[in-house]
Amino acid sequence: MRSYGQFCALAKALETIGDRWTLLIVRELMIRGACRYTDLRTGLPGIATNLLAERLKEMEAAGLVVRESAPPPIATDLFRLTARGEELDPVIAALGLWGAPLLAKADEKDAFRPHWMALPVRLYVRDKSPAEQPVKVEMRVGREETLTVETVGDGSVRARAVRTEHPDARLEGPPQVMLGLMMGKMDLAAARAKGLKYEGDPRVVGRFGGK
Amino acid sequence: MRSYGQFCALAKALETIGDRWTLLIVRELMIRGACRYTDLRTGLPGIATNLLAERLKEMEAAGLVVRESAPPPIATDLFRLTARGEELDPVIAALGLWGAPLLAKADEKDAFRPHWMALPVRLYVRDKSPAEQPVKVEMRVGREETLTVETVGDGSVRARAVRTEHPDARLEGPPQVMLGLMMGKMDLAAARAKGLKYEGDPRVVGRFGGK
DNA sequence: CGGCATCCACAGTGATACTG
DNA sequence: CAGTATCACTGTGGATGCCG
Repeated sequence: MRSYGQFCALAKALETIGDRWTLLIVRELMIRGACRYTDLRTGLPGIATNLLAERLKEMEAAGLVVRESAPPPIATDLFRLTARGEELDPVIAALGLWGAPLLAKADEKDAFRPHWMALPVRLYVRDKSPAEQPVKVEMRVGREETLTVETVGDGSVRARAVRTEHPDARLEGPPQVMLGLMMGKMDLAAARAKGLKYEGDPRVVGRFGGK
Repeated sequence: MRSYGQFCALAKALETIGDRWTLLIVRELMIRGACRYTDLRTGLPGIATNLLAERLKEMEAAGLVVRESAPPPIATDLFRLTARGEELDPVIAALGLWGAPLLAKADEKDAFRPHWMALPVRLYVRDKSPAEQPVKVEMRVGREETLTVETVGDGSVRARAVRTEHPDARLEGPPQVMLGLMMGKMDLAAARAKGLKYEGDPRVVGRFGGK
């Protein structure tokens, strides 16, 4: 983007990540980890393909993203955030918190991708017993996508759109119900009444709560 | 700005504040408080006047800014952040922290306004004795502009481009020297050697330190 | 199919001029 | 002082084409 020509950290940051779509691409890479071009496209409904290609080049030049050839089984390149790109996490968090109230007026026709739930999970769900053994919960949303929520040890949680080998619990159901359960706004019985399927020790989900 | 059409808090936030110049206008209003149109223009070198007018209307419509007729002595309208606008503070802070390293590669010709120093002061300066009586320090930068730094009581500080009646100390000198002194990277003698003028009890500035 | 490049219509931006 | 008007220019989104 065109420079603001100002000696100001905020202005410099905006020159780097203020372009349309750029932070949403960062969101995708944070939630999904290394991604193929096509994965990014499906996670970013509405983006024009030429713009995605252009942004990825700009972000690579800015040191936010690296492009790497994937290991043998995969025939294509992957895009991944650099450490500098990962450092945008607090920016995304602050914007997500500020933007949450705006969802109330969202358009009916807005697109939704289940893995986007990773954002509210990280922002609003807390691990109430960080000292205990770490646990992993698999949330199944839609038919294919799974979200793995894991305790980190400092009371916060990490949510990513990946599969897990042996989760300590498995949830399936409407996104709002799963989020309500994890935030402790709903107990297991209430969640089941609203369509939740639960596998695993009930105490696992009881470990989580709202912030 | 055109909608992303995504049911995602981050996308909604970016639709509201992602436009070029918008967050820089918020920066100005945070640092300077209520502003006249012309004050905004001088604080935003490079902005086209039609864009400033357009952004202010959009921001008013979005509930970030209110326009109010000023009290008697002033003949013109003032623009001020709403509570919702003030809530962007963590967003600005996160972006400022992330963008700080980019200043190293700044262009020689970049514009600078002394009051922009309020951002690094708030991000990097800490009050080491929050339990004691609050203090106010006036920093004089350039010939006209003054920055008032005050302790808030929770260990953080507040910096605004306003004058104070009876500051507990008064600094004047090159911005980097004043910042270095406040962050404790430099003692008073060293700062004086680099062009700092200091009035007031030396213990006042000793109360501050880096984060 | 994945990963773009090209083309076009249009919306956003910036410099300047002008006005109450 | 506080904008509005104009106009050239640039960025964006949609469609489509190309190539391994």
